Amino acid sequence: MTAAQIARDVIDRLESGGFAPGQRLVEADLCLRYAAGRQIIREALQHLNALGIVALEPNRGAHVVHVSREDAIMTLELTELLFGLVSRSAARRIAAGADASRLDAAIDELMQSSQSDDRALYMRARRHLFGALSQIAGNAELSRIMDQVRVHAMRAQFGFADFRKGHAQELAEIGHTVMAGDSANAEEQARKYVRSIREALQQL
Amino acid sequence: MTAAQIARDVIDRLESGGFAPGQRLVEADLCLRYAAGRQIIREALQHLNALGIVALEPNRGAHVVHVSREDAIMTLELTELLFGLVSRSAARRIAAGADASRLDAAIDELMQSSQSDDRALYMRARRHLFGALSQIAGNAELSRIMDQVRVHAMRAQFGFADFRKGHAQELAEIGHTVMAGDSANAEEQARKYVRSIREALQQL
DNA sequence: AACCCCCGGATTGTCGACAATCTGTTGACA
DNA sequence: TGTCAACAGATTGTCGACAATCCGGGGGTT
Repeated sequence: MTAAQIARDVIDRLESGGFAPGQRLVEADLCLRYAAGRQIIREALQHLNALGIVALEPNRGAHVVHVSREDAIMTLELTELLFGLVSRSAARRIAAGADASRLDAAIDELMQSSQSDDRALYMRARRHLFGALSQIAGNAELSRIMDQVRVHAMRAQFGFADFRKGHAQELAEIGHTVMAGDSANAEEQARKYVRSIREALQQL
Repeated sequence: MTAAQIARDVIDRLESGGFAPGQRLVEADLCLRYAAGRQIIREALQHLNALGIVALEPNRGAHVVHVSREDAIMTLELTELLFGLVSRSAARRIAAGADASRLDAAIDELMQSSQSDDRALYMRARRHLFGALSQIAGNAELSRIMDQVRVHAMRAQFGFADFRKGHAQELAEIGHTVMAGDSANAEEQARKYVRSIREALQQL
């Protein structure tokens, strides 16, 4: 197993509650769990540290960082901006003739997975949708940032009740607006989508 | 020397032209340059990879990624949004009573260093100013993202003629608006500042 | 000359061992 | 009983060595 795969798995476990905030991540334990050498584990931990998911104190080891509600709200504020920008850029690109097939496929995948009970499947479909949007938007830097922020946004939402069916529908609609090349509406819909999540979180 | 310090130094060299885009970064060479073990060097390279500054191909080593003009322009688009958000948030926080002393000090440092001929000094002062703004804005996630994007924004501007004196003045004014707690104007000034750089770049 | 196989040098990837550091506990002492 | 220092166990940090992989060149064949 490579360091990137391990980091990915840790993130998945965070999103599904397998690792708790504040939990210590001891290298030796992870070595056993993933049957990997310490080198690989350290690499993965440093990657997670760069993503801001894990804190790495010298000689003290790694632990999952805690996300306060204020953090969550501000992360969603940031997500609103970025998701809006990505959607607008992608729509503009498509209007200019960019290939939309990957986005189309991602929308299908999302709608199908939202019917299933497999949460991991849905999460992956979601990732693919955002990935397709980022890719179409055509800026590597923006994609990179979006990837990072999305993980934090997922953590910010963690614990919410079932946000699946309705949100899948809403996301699909955003995808369709992007495919239609309507950049202004795509941005507004994307921002509204994130905003509604943030406001729900604020009223808790 | 720690991995973080080495990564910092590599970034500085990029900003001052010491490392060229596309240049290979061979571990053994860096070991000699920084008198460090390979472990440390690899750590630094992975950190730079996470920042999107160097590409890391398996078994092929690391090289400095190339920044196309389109990339630079879209990075500055992103920077405009983020710098605006940071400035607005910081101003709001200060209006609500947050401590502004660090920002005040950073503005002084910037103005002083802009008189000097030491480019590295000016760059550090700039970093401190943005750091102070991020810190006052009060969201760790946003700070993290800003740190990353700022490095890319610097690279995007690289090669520009002397952008120091006028820009230092403009940055200081933004800082003062933030300290006055005027969030709307702070955001607009910050965005305008980045926008003017982007537009100058577009007309090349 | 064009093509392909194979090899040597250079470089990266991984492992095991040891040193450095931290944490909690024990026991002496006021 | 409360405090402090030393110790033991656990954990992280670093080094050196070796294995795996890639790249360019040499020689043979068609």
